[in-house]
Amino acid sequence: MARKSGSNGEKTRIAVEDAASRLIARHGFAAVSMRQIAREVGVQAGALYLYTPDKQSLLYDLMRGHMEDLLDTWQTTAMPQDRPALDRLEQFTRFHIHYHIARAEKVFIAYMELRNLSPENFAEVERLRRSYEQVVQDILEAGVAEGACAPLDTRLTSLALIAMLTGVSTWYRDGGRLEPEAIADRYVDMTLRLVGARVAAGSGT
Amino acid sequence: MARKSGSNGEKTRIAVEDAASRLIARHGFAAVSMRQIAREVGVQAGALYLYTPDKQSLLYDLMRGHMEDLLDTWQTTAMPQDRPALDRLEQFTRFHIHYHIARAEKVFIAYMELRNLSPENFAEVERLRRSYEQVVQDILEAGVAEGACAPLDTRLTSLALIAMLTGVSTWYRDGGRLEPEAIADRYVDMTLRLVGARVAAGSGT
DNA sequence: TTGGCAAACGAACGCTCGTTCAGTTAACCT
DNA sequence: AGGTTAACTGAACGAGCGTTCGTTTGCCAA
Repeated sequence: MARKSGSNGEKTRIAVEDAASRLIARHGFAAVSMRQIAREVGVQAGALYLYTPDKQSLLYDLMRGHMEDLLDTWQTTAMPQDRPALDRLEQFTRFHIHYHIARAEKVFIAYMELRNLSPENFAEVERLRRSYEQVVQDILEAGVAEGACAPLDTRLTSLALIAMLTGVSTWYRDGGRLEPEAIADRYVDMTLRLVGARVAAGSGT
Repeated sequence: MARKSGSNGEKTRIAVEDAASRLIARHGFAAVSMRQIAREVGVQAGALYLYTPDKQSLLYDLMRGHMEDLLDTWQTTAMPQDRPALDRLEQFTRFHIHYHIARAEKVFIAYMELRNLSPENFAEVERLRRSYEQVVQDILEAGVAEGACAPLDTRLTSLALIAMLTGVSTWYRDGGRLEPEAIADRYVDMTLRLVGARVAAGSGT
């Protein structure tokens, strides 16, 4: 056997990315072998090298792709910057929660596997991560300037906020107690309170 | 060479634990080999098996030890349960931040390496983790009952709170912009606002 | 001074790892 | 129909893996 019947490069490329994503999310990058990924795709290990120059690039492409997706999606979704900061913050919160629930695997990898990137690759992913953090910080600075929220250490608060929101990906499971929409509602309440916004909300137990 | 001059079992045991902790925190459990750990200790790989039955146990002992330490330290520190919930919450926040700053390595491992535990070992560590989460949930339930904070989804809020607080271990570095005490102050403010406590605080930029 | 034990060596075991490559087959193009 | 290329195999490479074990050395008690 050599080439498979009905084989198609693009299909395999996607299958490789999916398998890698799934396995790395489950077991961790270092614990997953190229042979495991190949088996999941239904192919020999050597064939993977038609789609990636090496294992490291597989991880890097996954993480960079995720971060770029995240930033792009936000930038085409976000309301104009002249809108009230608290509205923007609420929109960001809903966006972040929904995005992180929908792509839990990639998000998980992006947070767990930074250590396994080569220094150059780490630098680039880190750059993207910082610009995502900057999105939140900008909103918070606007909020403080408007007097819509408490006087904040905007850098620290943005980090705390993102950590809080991203935490959802560590415990969310499909079919759990709460639907994504209900989860987002509760996180919006917490977010607005966290930044000291005047709001009468509260989703009881 | 065989036995080293001045060698002592207890010293080596601690050196092994330290080296493992440092290397695993930096590179991840699966990416660290027994030979690397041995080199760091200044010993041959085989000698490690005088101190651990296998690599998996090395990780498990590290994580279980950390979680037990964390729970024990809290339980001997915590104020009585009949004190006001918001006071208890503030104390918990300060405790958590300081503990996580002081033992960043172990904390990091405890969050990152759950996947690399065998199923039985995972179950035990998970049990300890849940009982730590329960500490927060109990405080929040008391707070709601007292009317000291907003009506909360106490389970979700406790998870969000812990995620927010634990996030400090991903960015804190010695000699950074803020001293641990200042960081704790700011997290206390955020925590109290997050749960909807009536408080006039706010540490500005 | 010698026997026994604790601590560590160093070589080896069988595997698996990431990666390469010559060969083979299916699909596509003319 | 025939030639080219894209897709993949299967075997091999050297290196490193976790772990075991017989041996060696330092230390202490008798």
